[in-house]
Amino acid sequence: MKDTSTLNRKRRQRIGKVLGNPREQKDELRALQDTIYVIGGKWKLPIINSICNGNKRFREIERSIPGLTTSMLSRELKDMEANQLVKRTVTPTSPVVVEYSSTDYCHSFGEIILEMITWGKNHRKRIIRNSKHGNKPDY
Amino acid sequence: MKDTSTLNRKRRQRIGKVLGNPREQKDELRALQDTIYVIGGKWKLPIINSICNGNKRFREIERSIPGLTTSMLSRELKDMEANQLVKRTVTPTSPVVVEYSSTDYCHSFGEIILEMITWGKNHRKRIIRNSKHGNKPDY
DNA sequence: AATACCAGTAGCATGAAAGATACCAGCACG
DNA sequence: CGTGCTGGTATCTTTCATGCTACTGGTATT
Repeated sequence: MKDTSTLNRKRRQRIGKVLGNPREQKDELRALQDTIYVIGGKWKLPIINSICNGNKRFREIERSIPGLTTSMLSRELKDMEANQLVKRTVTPTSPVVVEYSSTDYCHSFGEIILEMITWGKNHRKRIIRNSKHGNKPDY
Repeated sequence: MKDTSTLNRKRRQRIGKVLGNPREQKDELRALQDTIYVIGGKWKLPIINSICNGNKRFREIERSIPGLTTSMLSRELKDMEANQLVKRTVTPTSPVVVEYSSTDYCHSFGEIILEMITWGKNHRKRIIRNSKHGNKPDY
């Protein structure tokens, strides 16, 4: 039995094909997945956030993110340097000073990070609110 | 030898401690990590995106995301339903119709997803631009 | 002279995430 | 009656991101 929603869906697909909308949607999906690939994982966004908060030195960044180990930070920084998300500057004083900074390119994540921080704060409130009243989540 | 940057850093830390800034920064880091935990992985954001693009049925969502398998989609949808990111509606027609929709709660990811799509598109252009001229990336 | 900081690297271990495969019941189409 | 759609589940395997331990060479502190 074909219900109306099925018909509508088929119609939508046909229209979409004509208008080339699927092409756009595919591009957008790919773009989204690219981004997830570049900043994915547990640490990259926290590291960017840390650097944007003014932490520049390796150990400084490391200490600012509990749970992050030296080797992970090392790997992530290399990766992000290769992707031009951070810049590594060595000042040849004695001893040498190594400083990391965010690139302009990286700044474009600023909005995303802020949104995610906001979301995370709300989520926590929500969880606490629900558990306080012994509520089961409303679904 | 204490160079000035070290002194400044120490000073900043001291000032931060007094102003309680570290507390805030810890909260923000935690919020960010919470969000990463909830929407992390390869598929959750693409699935949300798909649903927001009008895909409602299980197989419809599945087909809209190449590479996504039935079992992964099943797991992710359950997870996201538990986190109140999507709603599952069963209409008891014959045959039953199962439809997924995004919750208001989930809509708060709209901005994040759009930003990520934009970023991904730019990133791809950038990569192509660099490789076209045989350029080494400028770092 | 010993200790502690800096900025890391190398290599192995492991565990969670993802993928592959098989399977289910129910309905419909021809 | 066979085939193919729907909306999934169960389970095993694999892979990759992450984590752990140890180590380096140089500088500064005490």
